[in-house]
Amino acid sequence: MARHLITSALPYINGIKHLGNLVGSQLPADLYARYQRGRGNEVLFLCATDEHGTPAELAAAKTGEAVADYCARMHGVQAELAEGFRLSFDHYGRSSSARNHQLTQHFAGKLAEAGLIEEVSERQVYSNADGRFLPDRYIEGTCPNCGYDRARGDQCENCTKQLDPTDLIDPRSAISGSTDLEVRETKHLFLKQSAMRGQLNDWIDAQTDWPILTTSIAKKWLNDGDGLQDRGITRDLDWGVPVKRGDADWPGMEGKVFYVWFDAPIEYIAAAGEWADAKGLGEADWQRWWRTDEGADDVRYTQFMGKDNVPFHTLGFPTTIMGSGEPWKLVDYIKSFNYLNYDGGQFSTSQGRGVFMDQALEVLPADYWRWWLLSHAPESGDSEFTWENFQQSVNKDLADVLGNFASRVTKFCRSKFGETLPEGGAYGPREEALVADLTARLARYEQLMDAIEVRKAAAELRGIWAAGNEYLQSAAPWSTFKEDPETAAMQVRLGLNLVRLYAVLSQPFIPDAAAKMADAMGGAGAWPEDVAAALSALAPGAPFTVPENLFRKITDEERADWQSRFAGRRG
RNA sequence: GGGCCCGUAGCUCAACGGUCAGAGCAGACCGCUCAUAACGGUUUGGUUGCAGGUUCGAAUCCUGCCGGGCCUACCA
Repeated sequence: MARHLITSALPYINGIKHLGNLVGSQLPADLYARYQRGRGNEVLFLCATDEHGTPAELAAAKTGEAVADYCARMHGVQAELAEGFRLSFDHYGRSSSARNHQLTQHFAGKLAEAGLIEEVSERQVYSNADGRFLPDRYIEGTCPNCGYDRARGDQCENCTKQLDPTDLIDPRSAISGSTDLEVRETKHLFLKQSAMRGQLNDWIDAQTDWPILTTSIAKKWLNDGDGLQDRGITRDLDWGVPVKRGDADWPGMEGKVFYVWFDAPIEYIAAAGEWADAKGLGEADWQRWWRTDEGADDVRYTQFMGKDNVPFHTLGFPTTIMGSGEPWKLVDYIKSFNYLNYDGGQFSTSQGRGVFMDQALEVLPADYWRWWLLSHAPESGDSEFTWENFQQSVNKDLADVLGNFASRVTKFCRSKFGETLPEGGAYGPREEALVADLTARLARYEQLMDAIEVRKAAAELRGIWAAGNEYLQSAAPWSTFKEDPETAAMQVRLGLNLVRLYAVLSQPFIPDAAAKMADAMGGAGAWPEDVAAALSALAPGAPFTVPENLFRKITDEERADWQSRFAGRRG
């Protein structure tokens, strides 16, 4: 039995994520986790909220909560939405956990021992009124290049020129508007990624089957300009993991915390510890997933993320893992996604443009969203959500092709034979052909799911559903029944077994509908090893029920209504 | 400025050097009547962004141009 460690990029704690965020990491990760479990493999599927950093502090200040309280509350909100979308995490952790504090400090200590951490003094803008150092983007002023008066300290949004905060004319704090700013000297730790450049480069070069998106971004960072740059891993903030060298204090680093991009990936490991704690398991139980000296040798580790996260996962985190000199499990496959756009533009959190996770579930159940998002996952390029496309796909694929199939076959059987599988009849050439077709399709489906080709796998699954309709149409049990009820019984029995098979195969994409189909057929059973056997799993006499319609259709009125409701400014 | 990705039927996408460039949806026609007016079959539709080049052969490789998107290291 294979063992799969699967992680999704950590959603930032600040606010509710939109569908673009969902389809870029958590949803495909869940698809893969469900599939691997379905195949009978051992899976540990982890995710967590990423809770540190300036935006979290500011969001908490805005609501008047303490940062810790704000994060705890938002973690609850996000966990509930994850549940709503049926994301099957084995554990949904928090980067602010005690586990992560300890591990982050541990890694910093090991990296320091290995000579991979450097102390650097730098000059940063301090706001007296806010009582804090300001990240570049939180300083606003007039652009020296184009005169735009709301340029940010990192870049002018108007003329796109890259800036240094000290370039700005009349700089002010974007938080308070205060102009009482000064440049202060402050000391920070830098991770010497540059020292690992050769090793990282060899490692990336060896990954010939990774998505181009993943390797091209990694190579760009490795080779651009002067090559991979060292990066600061600490910040002058209150909220975060205090800078320590293992258990020991770090002289000169008092009052500073590690920066999110350093501590967030380490939470992938810490989340396994949190999982063990929550399950009442011991250290060995999570270490067998993460320590190659404790049994993780045979683990296959797959990460899912949007393209914006690729540099941290191909360079930063591997530097932490490799540089520690300890036998931690390194990622085997990085699946990255492009962005999902919304109706001709981008999803926008600030403008409330597009559909957010909470709103999506208010409008329709999870399966509708899961199916559309996964069958249109932005794998080869950015893709686009439109309500017309959503309505068409959902109505056709889910309601007509799959839902109606389950409906027609169960209702026909009930009316002609009652609510048990009828007896009699034997397979003919048509049934043999169906078995052969489904055998080939199943093999393709498995191959695509193994390769995490999400859209193609969805198309193949749809083909498997459609094969049921094709069979029924050509077998026509409603006609057969008139002269040859035994043959009709065989055809209907096969049809009902198809519903059961669909429950098993569809579960990774649409878990709720799959559960309904399984319930109606008295249970789903295991992943099919052999199609012919799977199609006779339900024997004559087995009871079944006619399920409620699996999917309803989206009307034109609803589509129009939602289209205007989500055009901007959420409310 | 630099880099990367993309541009294929009305729409969403496949094909990544080799039989007439495919599929789903939409459209048209036919069939079926078990079913959520659902299903099945047939079919219309493309000088593969443009212009050159390499090759026996190019959507696929190269060059240039046009158009769209992303990244560029202190947003995570």
